Amino acid sequence: MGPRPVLPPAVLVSPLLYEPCPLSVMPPGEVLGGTTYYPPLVWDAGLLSSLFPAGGEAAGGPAPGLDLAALSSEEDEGKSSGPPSPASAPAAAERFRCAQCAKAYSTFAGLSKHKQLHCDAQARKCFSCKYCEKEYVSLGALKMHIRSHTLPCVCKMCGKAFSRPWLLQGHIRTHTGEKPFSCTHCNRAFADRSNLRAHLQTHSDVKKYQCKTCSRTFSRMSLLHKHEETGCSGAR
DNA sequence: CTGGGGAGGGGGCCC
DNA sequence: GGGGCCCCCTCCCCA
Repeated sequence: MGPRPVLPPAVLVSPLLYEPCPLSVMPPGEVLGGTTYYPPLVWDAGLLSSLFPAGGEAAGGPAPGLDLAALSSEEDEGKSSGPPSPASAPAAAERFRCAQCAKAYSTFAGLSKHKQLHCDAQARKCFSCKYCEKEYVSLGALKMHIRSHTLPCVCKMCGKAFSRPWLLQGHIRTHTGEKPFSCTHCNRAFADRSNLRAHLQTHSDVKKYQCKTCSRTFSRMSLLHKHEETGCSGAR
């Protein structure tokens, strides 16, 4: 990004001076084409093999060579504190086994719910962006991300484009000079809530970000990082 | 060099 | 599912 344009601080403009965000901000054809999101593109052999490295057991069978005893003790959720006895673990209860963590269920529904809640986080990350390498667990998240490429919200004053309406709203304030967020300590006002929050740190004796070496605190993570990068002397 | 303000981006949550 | 909002973070610039 180039240098930001320097604008007069208190120019009052109508809210109608910027382009309202179109309801449908997704480019219909090219970007959201059927080949963009649909599983056939995403669920390729590479992904499947990465998700189910042992291969072939996705339908429920135990992975060959998998140490089930070692794995099952890990994600027990406290339901079996002791070693399983043959009587308490009938073969029927292990008919459906999670390919990710090897936890066994007596019904397919039980396995499905488990996978949905715990073990398919990676598997559900299956919506790929056409413009970059990012992947998302839901179409909604992907659509939101694609906005950062298409930038559908355009400022009518300067033509700058933003991914989301509220980002544009914040930008409009740089034209209007509106600063709705006030500091209760010094009455200084800010256009952005995050910047007010950062400012509030300056009123605090103990800042939020602390150096582990010298225990000095900083109002911002970036300041702490700078402090650490330039070499903490270890003394306050 | 440090601290702070301004501006903007991305993910997640809630309605 | 989509939009609004919040939170966290980063980068740039300046005193």
